[in-house]
Amino acid sequence: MASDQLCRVFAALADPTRRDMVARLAGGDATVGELADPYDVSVQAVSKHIRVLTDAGLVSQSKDAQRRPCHLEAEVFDLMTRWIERYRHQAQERYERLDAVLADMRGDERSTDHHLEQGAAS
Amino acid sequence: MASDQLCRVFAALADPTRRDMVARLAGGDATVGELADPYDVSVQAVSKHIRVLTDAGLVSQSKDAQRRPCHLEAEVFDLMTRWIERYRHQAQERYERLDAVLADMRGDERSTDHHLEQGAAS
DNA sequence: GCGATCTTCAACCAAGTGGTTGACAACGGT
DNA sequence: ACCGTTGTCAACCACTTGGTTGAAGATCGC
Repeated sequence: MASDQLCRVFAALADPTRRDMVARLAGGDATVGELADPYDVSVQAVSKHIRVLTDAGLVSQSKDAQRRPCHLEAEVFDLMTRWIERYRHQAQERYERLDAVLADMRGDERSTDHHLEQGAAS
Repeated sequence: MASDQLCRVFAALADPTRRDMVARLAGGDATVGELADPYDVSVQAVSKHIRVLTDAGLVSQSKDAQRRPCHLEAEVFDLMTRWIERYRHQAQERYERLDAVLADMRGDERSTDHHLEQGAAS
């Protein structure tokens, strides 16, 4: 399963500096030094952040002399979006079902013919 | 900005146990004990996980005697999705623009009339 | 070749995290 | 009124993490 990658991706994006770097890379590739510039931390710290992002599959690096241009890998976003949407929809459907039941109860008040029983956890 | 909440949400979902609990809650509310059941960790550990999820705004708890039924709060998902989609689209547009430029270069090879310059980071 | 530039590796540190156990608070059932 | 159930609080522990500094790799310009 890709659970491991989901862990790394979510963990990577849990840090505001790394989210900021992703935002920046969405606008175009950038070298480590360029990425480090706006923050008042050491270049080494930024290098470590990039490592985390690449391990998560969010960023790839190429070679240009001494530079290591960083490149945003957009596919991984889909992995997250898919995970999120799955459970968002599931929860949403549950509400709609509940709404239907409530509407049923309102409109069908004097009939005791309740046809329920589908939600439930395991 | 809601950056702080984004941190908490991403951090919360970086843990596989917590993601699993969210998945479970998407199928319906559950008490702390019910949530703890499938895992071989202490109830206290699960209680702490739920705390993290509620702090992130992903889960809310109500009162039913001694029980504390947990309820998934789906709105927060939108916060994440919005963040993700923003940069995914931005990156995607950049590629399309690049493709256009490449196509232009291929089709319009001998013309030196390059109309570029728009990307750039801030 | 040599120094300058860009980046990573290594060791370290303070703070945070996921787990444990033990105590305790709150509530229902009998 | 008491006991069992349910959940949280508190203190602790091993491990991870984001940061530091210092040294070492690569690679270009001269």
